[in-house]
Amino acid sequence: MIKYAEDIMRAVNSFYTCIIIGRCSIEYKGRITSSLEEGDRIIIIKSDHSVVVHKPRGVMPINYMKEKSNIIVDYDDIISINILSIKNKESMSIVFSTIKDVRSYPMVDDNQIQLYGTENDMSDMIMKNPKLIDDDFVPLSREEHTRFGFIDVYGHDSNRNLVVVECKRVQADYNAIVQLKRYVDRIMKSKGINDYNRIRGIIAAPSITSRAEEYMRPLGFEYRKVNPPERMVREKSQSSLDTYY
Amino acid sequence: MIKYAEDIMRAVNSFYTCIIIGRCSIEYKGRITSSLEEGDRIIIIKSDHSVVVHKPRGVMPINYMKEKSNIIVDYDDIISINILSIKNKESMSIVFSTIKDVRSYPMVDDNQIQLYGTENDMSDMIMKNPKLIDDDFVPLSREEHTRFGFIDVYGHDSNRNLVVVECKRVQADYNAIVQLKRYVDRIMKSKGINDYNRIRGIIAAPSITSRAEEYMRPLGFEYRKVNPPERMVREKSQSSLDTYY
DNA sequence: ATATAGATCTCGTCA
DNA sequence: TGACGAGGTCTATAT
Repeated sequence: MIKYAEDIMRAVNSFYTCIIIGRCSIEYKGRITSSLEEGDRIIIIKSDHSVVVHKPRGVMPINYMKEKSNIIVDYDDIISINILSIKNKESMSIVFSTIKDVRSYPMVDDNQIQLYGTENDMSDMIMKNPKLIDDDFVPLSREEHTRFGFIDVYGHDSNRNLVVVECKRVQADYNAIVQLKRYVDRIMKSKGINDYNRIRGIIAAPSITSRAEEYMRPLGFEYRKVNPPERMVREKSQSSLDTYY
Repeated sequence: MIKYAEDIMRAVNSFYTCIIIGRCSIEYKGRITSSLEEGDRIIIIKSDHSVVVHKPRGVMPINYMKEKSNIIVDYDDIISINILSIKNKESMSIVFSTIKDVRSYPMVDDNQIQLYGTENDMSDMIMKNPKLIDDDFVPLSREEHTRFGFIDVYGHDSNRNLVVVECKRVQADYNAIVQLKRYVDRIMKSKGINDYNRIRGIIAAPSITSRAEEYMRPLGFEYRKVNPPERMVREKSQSSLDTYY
């Protein structure tokens, strides 16, 4: 057992990524208090000194501590790992009844994930193909360029009405309409417009919940069925510096 | 290399939890398209046939497939793992340039995590100690009991004003006020009240953003500084059936 | 199945 | 650093 404790400490001190398989119980105290009684778990101590605990089922970690944690391995009869983060005011304690395996590896991963089909890509698509909204829709700017905040696409129609488009890559729900209304209100205030007829709110999404539809209608907003783009049409700029700690 | 492929297949077929350390690139296609160029990664194939990919940094999986996926291991010169989920209409492909290690273990974990300090626990605390809101606050019901929806705590004061309390266990932001306003509006409509003075909206949270505060004030809502409870004061009912697949 | 809202949300971004 | 919004969000719960 002491051999395992030494292996873990050595890996942590060398900024290797360390994988521990064993039977353990886990206590966490921070933004919340959590308690996890004994079971077989996989613990990963990463090179950035974050710690991840997986149960044998389910996709997401059951416990974790964020990067730059303070990791201390204690051993008497039993091995325990005590993790502390002053910054986040949180701590986690892993107490092992059995350790089946400890493995450590130097790991280098310089590449970041590339996503396509995000909300961002959806507004790009609408900018390039405004007919997806309306035949006479003229987009003027995208999110980062407006003075009004995080509006996805912003433009006008042939009647000189301002048009605000909010994109959702999944079904638009009540909150999506709330968000659209906030942007419309913000622009009205900013432009000194009091007339809801001078400004149109449009929600673009593959589908919309019934309650969102009900909420939308009396506000005069419109829904356009738009699916997020599926194919990679551009190369995103890449490269990063995700070398190890 | 073929030995590794066989090890993985055997683990998958036996519903063992399998851990693969290696250099790989990953493509995902489903609700979105993602591409992750070559790097050192940890892949966990769990006993429920979910698949988790970790980079050497960061707490959350960078790629994953949910439980009950179809897992196929291919090998010629190189090893690749192809994962398919018909139900979720998604697939993931992991192509290895190098495999450093393959380990598999039977794992049993019957215990579920116990949490304390959630938003739910916070409203419990307020129900039991209504002075946290006001000296004259009389709570009547909690969330699941109201006809008005997901209102955290609902009651009245000594002037017979209705009081709606929305709890946030972290800093209350703009959306928290929007949410509170929705509930207040819903109750006003339901009760046929048109007078904002007959109904009070209170946001209980450890802190509040400046923008939320600004939005709140003209609506007449009030903020109470309340921290989520820290100590475990009750035993939650436990036990589950988290044995392996 | 659908909708709603919490989460130790995490993560990125921008002021 | 704080605030804000997206997320392959995931997860639990109520209808």
